[in-house]
Amino acid sequence: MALPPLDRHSVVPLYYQIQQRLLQQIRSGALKGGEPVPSEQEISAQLGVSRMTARQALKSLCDLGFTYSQRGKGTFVSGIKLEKDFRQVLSFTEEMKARGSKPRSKVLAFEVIPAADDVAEALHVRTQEKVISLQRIRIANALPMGVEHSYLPLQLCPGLFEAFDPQTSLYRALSELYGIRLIVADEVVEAGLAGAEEAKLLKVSKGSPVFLFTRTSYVQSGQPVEYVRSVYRADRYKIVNRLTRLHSELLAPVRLV
Amino acid sequence: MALPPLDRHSVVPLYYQIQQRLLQQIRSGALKGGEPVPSEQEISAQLGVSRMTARQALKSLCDLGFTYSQRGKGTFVSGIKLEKDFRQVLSFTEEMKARGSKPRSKVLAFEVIPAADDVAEALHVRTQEKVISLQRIRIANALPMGVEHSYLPLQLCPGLFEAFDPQTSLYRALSELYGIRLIVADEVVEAGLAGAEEAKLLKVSKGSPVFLFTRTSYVQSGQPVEYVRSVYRADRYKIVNRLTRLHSELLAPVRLV
DNA sequence: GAGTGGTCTAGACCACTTT
DNA sequence: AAGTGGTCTAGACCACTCG
Repeated sequence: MALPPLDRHSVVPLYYQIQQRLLQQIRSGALKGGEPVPSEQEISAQLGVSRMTARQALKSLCDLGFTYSQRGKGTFVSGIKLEKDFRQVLSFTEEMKARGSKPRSKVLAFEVIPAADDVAEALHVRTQEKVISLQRIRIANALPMGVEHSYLPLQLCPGLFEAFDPQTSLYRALSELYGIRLIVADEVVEAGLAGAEEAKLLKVSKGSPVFLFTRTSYVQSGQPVEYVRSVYRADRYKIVNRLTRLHSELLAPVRLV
Repeated sequence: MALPPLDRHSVVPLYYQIQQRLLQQIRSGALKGGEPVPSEQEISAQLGVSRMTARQALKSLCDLGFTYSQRGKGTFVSGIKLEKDFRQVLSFTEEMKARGSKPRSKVLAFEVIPAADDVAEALHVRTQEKVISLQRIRIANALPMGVEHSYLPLQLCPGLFEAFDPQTSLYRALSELYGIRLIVADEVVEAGLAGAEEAKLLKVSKGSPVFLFTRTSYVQSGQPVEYVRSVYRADRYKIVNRLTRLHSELLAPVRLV
């Protein structure tokens, strides 16, 4: 398992170069599920890095879920597929492109309004504080998928109301104009039946099954940036989740077993 | 921010002792969202550990989402709540207990059968290979919540059919009898309407909104262990998710910004 | 310039698994 | 006994932020 030499003058960290090489071998199928990846000692010796650096590369692969380690035995490629389209914190635009669909939006309303109680609570602002309100029909491949109603604190993105074209990706605008990157979101999903108004907008018959989403998205610091309530057609939209067992308390280094 | 001394003779790693102390301060509110946690140098000096050990403690807190680091500035407590009941890889029993409900099951069928095509594909076994089939009505606080149909490869848990009381927690049995720990699951969620048979079992009227789950659970190595199809009442069951932005490719050490 | 986190080294001892 | 990952040390240089 000879690895190509490292670029020691690159700004790219050594551990990251190593991680990428291993990742490529996993993705290409050269390393298959269940097979061992090179040990820390092997990497250290073959690439001429310290063992801690080799370890950091392997650790990062484990953290990403590509491999798993067993003390005394080695580090092995996980058989779990990772390149799938699980739901992440993605804008509708990103999500649809990832699924190979052509996203479009029809703007129903775009305005600055005072926050109602539920919006204020979700966004951690005072009631009546000004928020941007954006209602859009979400369309994929010319078919209506859902109706979204987003709220953002005006304070966090002053000028957005003037600068943003509501036909385009909100997430992109937040990133490019303000450096705001949403990295975590909490959502509640309910299943229900389309009401008269929703049915009309979504072009389904009243009483059709729909998903109801209530989502709040946060930046790294925990500051909420976007609160969204949406209704999606259940016949055109499925939820694909990857669930993990949380370490929570169990993050203790596992002795025994 | 004086920290109590470490137990250097404990089997518990130093970095973990440090992490737990900091975690306690975060949980207790002594360290609030946005506030800096002690720097690597401070921890190193005050507790008499090497900087790498202090760093490992802080890194683990970041990995768990309790803090975030900014180069040149420090490490700060994340304002994102973490103790919530997001969906994880949990058994119905665990999930309901976490929500404060009293779980119960009514077994509809428990048998060993040959795998149909979809089951075989999900569990990575050959078609017609023997699998354990378990159908249960899931009940919380004496109210029917959903109907589950689980399949497990008989090969992975020989004797389970004889040893397991299907009224109890399947996950607990897998863990205790075979050391099998499910740590990741992929699921597809759909929204639909209850059919005649489901309506009867769930005690709702036909056409009521329901969730349809299709889930496959895996152990660390990627070996699938359980394939479940289930129907849940949408009026009694909500989905609470935490979504994250996946590092995927972007796991590159962030320069610039 | 002082303080911070990010990377890296060259060792060390340990617990564990396998042969 | 040999090999593995897990922990730990005592340094080092760097890029970055802030006053």
